[in-house]
Amino acid sequence: MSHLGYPCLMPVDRDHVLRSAAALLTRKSTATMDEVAKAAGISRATLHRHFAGRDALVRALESLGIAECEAALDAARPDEGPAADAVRRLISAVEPSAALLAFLYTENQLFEGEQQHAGWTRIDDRIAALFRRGQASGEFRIDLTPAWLTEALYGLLASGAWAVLEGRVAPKDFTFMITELLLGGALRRTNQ
Amino acid sequence: MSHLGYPCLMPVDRDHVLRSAAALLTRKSTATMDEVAKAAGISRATLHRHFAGRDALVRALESLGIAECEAALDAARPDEGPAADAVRRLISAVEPSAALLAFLYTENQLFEGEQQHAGWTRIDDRIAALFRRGQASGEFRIDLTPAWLTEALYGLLASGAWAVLEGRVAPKDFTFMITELLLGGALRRTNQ
DNA sequence: CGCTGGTGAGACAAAAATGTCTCACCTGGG
DNA sequence: CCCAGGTGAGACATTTTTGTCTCACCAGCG
Repeated sequence: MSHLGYPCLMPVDRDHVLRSAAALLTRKSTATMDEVAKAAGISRATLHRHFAGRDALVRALESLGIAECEAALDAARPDEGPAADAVRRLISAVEPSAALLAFLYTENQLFEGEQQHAGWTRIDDRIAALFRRGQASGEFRIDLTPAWLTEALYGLLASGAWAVLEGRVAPKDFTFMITELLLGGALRRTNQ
Repeated sequence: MSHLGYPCLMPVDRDHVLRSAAALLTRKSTATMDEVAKAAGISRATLHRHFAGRDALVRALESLGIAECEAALDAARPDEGPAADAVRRLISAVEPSAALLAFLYTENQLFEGEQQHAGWTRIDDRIAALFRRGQASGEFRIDLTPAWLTEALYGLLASGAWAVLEGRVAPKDFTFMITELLLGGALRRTNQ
């Protein structure tokens, strides 16, 4: 699918493998390396050439997730303009990574090694800071803590990713559904 | 912990085992039967006496989750009074099962056997019907589909359960946080 | 006091997953 | 045309997990 100047026979697209793995592991977290390989359309041997083992694969997924979250945060310019708009930009920017984040968010097993923990806390802090800014500016209600709003954002991203994967929500509605629910809630607004 | 007229040496509390398993499997879905047993404070032999294998354990978890969801729905009286109040009752009623539901919701691997699928669709339908009723009565906005609101409810329940388990949210705030975010959203209301 | 029913600990074989290796193959580049 | 680099398929040993069994133990109950 992506032969961009590589020398010989299509050298496995690392990014594609990781995304396939995330999509599979999200709905079947006990999947075998063999199943992961098949899902990515490569052989187990090749999968093993790129990732020494399941741990290495998961850590690679985590690194990718952290990198994409950071990139999305950068792209969303969380310190500019109304906080609500920044949240919308963030959700929109993170949409392509939703399946990956859904897997990482639901696999707290990673917190055992205390390894990449630092990467996540930094992201948590940046998102929480955005919500805190919105509270300070009077945009967001103050009876929901920034920590909870951050957590809820993760949860809704995961729900949205699964809903799309299983066809319960149209892909084009992904950002809208999450944004509107997180910011506006289910109740009908009687003004504005 | 619970010796309620049983004959001999404390016969394993099935419910406690299932809840321990759910709590463990939620954060480490690849946990071994041995780890599950240790988490429940019993030996692997005893665990195996009660659940023939990992599959049987997971299916028991699923059955319990379905039963508790149905019970919570019954207790919440989803057809009575304002839909928003019914949603609040539902979230409150389902709180004790949150960790279990978090596990089941994130383990879509179950949908392979197409087994208990019927149980979940029934619950999905009942919850979606509640949201639909709220839309029909004008309480809820109509640009968020009942299916998505149902999905979001699951996601927020899972987020809430994890946030409590990891100490990021106080247990007593569980229902409030989920209810308020789902219904009201993060934006500050300018009226009411 | 002895019996009963359920448990923990551990041994054990079977099954499954993993990690490693070899070899044939294929394709782009020199 | 041949070569280099990367892949798929499959064999294989190792490790992990599972399923099964035995045996000692322990508490209530007759």
